[in-house]
Parts: sequence; C-alpha cells; structure tokens
Amino acid sequence: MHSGSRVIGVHLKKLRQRVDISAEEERAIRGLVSETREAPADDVLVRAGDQLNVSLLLLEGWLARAKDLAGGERQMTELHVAGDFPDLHGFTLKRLDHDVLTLSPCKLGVVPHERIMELTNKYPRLTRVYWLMTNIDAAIHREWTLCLGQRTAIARMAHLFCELYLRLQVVGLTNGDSYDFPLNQREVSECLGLTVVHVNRTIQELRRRGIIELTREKVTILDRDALEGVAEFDPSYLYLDKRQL
Amino acid sequence: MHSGSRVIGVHLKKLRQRVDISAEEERAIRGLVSETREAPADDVLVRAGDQLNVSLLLLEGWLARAKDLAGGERQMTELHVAGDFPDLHGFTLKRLDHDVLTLSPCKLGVVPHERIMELTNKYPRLTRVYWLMTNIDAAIHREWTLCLGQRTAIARMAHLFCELYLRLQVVGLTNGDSYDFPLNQREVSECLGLTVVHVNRTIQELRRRGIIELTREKVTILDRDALEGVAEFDPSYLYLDKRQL
DNA sequence: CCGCGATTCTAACCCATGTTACCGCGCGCT
DNA sequence: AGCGCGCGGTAACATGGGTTAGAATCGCGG
Repeated sequence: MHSGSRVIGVHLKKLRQRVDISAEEERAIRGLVSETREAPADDVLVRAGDQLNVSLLLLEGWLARAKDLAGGERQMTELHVAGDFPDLHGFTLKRLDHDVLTLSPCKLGVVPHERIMELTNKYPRLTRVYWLMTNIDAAIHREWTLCLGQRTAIARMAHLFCELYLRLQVVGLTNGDSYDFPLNQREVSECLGLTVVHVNRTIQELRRRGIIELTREKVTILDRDALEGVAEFDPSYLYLDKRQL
Repeated sequence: MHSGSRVIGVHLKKLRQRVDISAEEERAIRGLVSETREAPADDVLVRAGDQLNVSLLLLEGWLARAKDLAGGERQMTELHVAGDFPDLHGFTLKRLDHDVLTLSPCKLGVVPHERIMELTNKYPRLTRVYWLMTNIDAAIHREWTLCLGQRTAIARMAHLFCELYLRLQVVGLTNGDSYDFPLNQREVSECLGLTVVHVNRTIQELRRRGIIELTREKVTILDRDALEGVAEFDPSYLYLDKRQL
C-alpha cells in the first residue's frame, strides 16, 4: 500500500462530491503520493517564485495561500483544509505567485509532478477532474474578490464562516454546528482585508447578535439563518453538486 | 478554412507567449471554433447559473466577468481582451458563478464543449496548455484579491493599468505607451471596489502627478516607472515566460 | 506556580473612502 | 436647432474601518 493511503480518503471524498470516481481511477489517484510528511504550524511550505517539481496534498490540518506587499501587508487568497490540493496549479505554472503556509500542524502527501504528468497522459478524464478542482479554487478566489470589493466587514466574516462550514462538512470535519478553527485574529484579518482591531470588533458584534460562538480553536454557528443572511451567502460557487466529466 | 480562423491568431499568440504550439496542435486549436458571432457593447453573454455547452473565445473587443450582490453592488473579477478564453472554465464547471458581459462591441468564436472534450481525449498536452491558461486566470484573481484587500485606491488603479498594458502587449494591441480602453468610470469602479466619485478623484491624482493621460477610450502611460512604483507592480503573476508542458 | 510572550480585547482619535447633490459637456435623436 | 441623458467632474459632509496605545488574559516553559 502506498504511504498515506489511509488518509487520502478525505481527498477522494472531496472529489466524489463533484464527480464519480471508478475503482481504477481511485487506484491511479492513490498512486500519486510518493511519500507523506508532517509540518509544524507557521511553516512556509512553498515560497512564491520557487521552481516546483512536486505538489502537496493536504491530508490533515490547515494551510493558507498568502501574498505579501513590500510594506509587510499580507493577504490570504484562500484557506485549505484536509482533502485539498493547495498547489496543484504549480504542476502547470511551474512556480507559484504566492506562498503556501501552515496554519496548524499538518500531514501532507507529496505528489511528484512526473506522476501527474503520467496521469494526464493516461487518464484524460482524471485530468478533467483535476482541472475542475483548480477551477473551483478559482471560483473561491472570485467570491473572495467579491467579499473584499463589496461586502462590509461583518458580511465578509460571516461569509468566511459559511464557506468553511460547507467545505469542512464535505470531508466530514464538522461536528453538528461546530468545527475546529485554528486561525488567530491576525490571520483572520489577513483573510478579510481588515485590521486585527476591526476583526475583534466584528467578532464581538457577531457574538452580541447571538450568531456565532468563537472559543479558542473552535467556531459554533448558533444561528445559521442569521449568519447566511448577514453574509448574503449563496453556496453555488463551491460547485458541490455532481457533474459528468 | 474554419470560420474565425483569420482572427484566432491573437489567441495562438497568447498561448505561444507561454508554451510552444506545434503545427498539428495549431490545427486542433483552429478546429475548436464552430462559428463566430458578434455582440454589441453592454450585452450579457453568459448569466451566472446557466447550463453551458459552449465556451466563447474572445477574438475582438473587451469583456468582463462580474458578480453582483442583492443590493445591486457589482464586482468585476477579471477583464478580458482579444485572445482570451473568458469562460473556458465552464467546460468543467458546467455553469458559471458569474456573468460574462461585453464592455465594447465584440467578435467571438463559439467553441462547443464536445470539441473541447475530443481535444482533451486526443491531446493530453493541449489539455495541460488550457489547464495552464485557466490557472493563469486564477493567478490574476489572486492579484486582484491582493489589490482589493491591501492596496490603496491609487495603487489599485495604477495596478490595473499596468496589468492591462502587459496583457494587451502580448497580443499586439498596445501602441507605444497607449492602448484603447473602453471602460467608463463606473465600470472601473466596479473593477477596483471603489465608488465612481473616488475613481474620478483618483484619476485626477494620477493625472496631476503626470503619470497617465486618460482621454475617452484611450490610456497613455506617461511615466511607467512612477506607475509601476505606485502600483507596487510585479508582473510575475501573469506568467509571461515560456515553459515546458 | 511563576514569568513572559502571544493573543484578545478596549478606548480614543483619525482618515481614506463613501454619500449626496449638483453642474456642464458632448453626442445622438427627432 | 433643441432636447435628453449618459458621463465626467466637483464640493460638502458622513462614516466604516484604520491607527495607536495599552490593559487583561491565556498558555506554556522552567
């Protein structure tokens, strides 16, 4: 058995939410991971500009993609949870325009680009599946662009909690209306394009309205309708329905 | 000769900026377009949620991808110029999470999804090439996210003019330091996440500093160093270099 | 169980950008 | 020619979120 194949199930679960995967295709996917590795929290896994010849499959933990300005301002462009392939796009791009950072201790599957190359030569349908997955990441980018350009602070924050709830639910990482949430307020501010001070004010407001509970490391949604209402949340950009490829 | 093959050259030019395309591959690409059509300015070509079975190749003119909130606020998530494939991602997604709008009169190549399907079955390398192109669009989304989250109004605007200059240059649509620019100030405001009033103030400021000239329908960059400096512009996210696929 | 850095939380003040309201020009329509 | 209106441009005022500074609390290493 390939190393990491016990935990790769979460990745298959994510794929199977959107498309059917046959037994043969599953075998090909399990064969992608050459080894697994662990990384501590606050580690830079990939730096913008590095030449890449592997991509990383996130098996456990949380990652972020981040872009920095010269003055030190940082913007997260996407968060990643177990099952995600956070730098699959590096296979075609050959280098990234952003860093990939751990937000918690992580377990990772290492996928050499030669193996993705073989897969794209042998399995046109799986190539379309992985193309789809990067296109869904792009859809998430667009929704974040909409958040940053047009939503208020409280709507952006509510939207983030809605998005993460659904993405975690797909891979079985929600617990009723709660999920583990390892970001501190500074990291949240870097997702939402706000200052830490204002993130704190905004959390207080969501608490005051009885919409969420946020303890260290865990979010609980107390009033989902209110949360989705504040966010103007429409999950269709996550493409959680099945399709033919 | 397939209809539209005279003007499809601009698309090949864009691809060949990033990868080599053989004569056989060029033939396959030219065979994608089943017909060409024209559209007037301010037309909705694709509406979010529509089931899609064709994608559109932009041969002439300008398009935008736009997402709206219930209150009518609109955010553009990307601009498209000749040579772009603005809804290629619809091939795997089957519907879009955003509208596609014309910003000027346009000429379009219609590409049935069956033809892309055949292409992905026959030409694994071309599949990787088109996968690359959608990944570059995602990189542009990330840069816009950074703009909206962390850059000031003047930096966002300067950044937009820098990005468009390079993208137009690739397809031969710049003229010295100028290029045609059909957006009005409201449309610019929808790209930058600002109000029209503030877009106007910001244009005045770029003019006052002698950085750009903006007449109806045309931008001229008067001081490129200053423009790129204000924007903190780094073109690497456009992946304009050649790579092996 | 003490000390100390990291993090959360708060308060006071500030400013970049939003809001509202209006003018004037150019262009297409009749 | 005259009318209407989309668009660029401005001014006066409002505000959401930024800035600065610090107190309170957490959690971990010794």
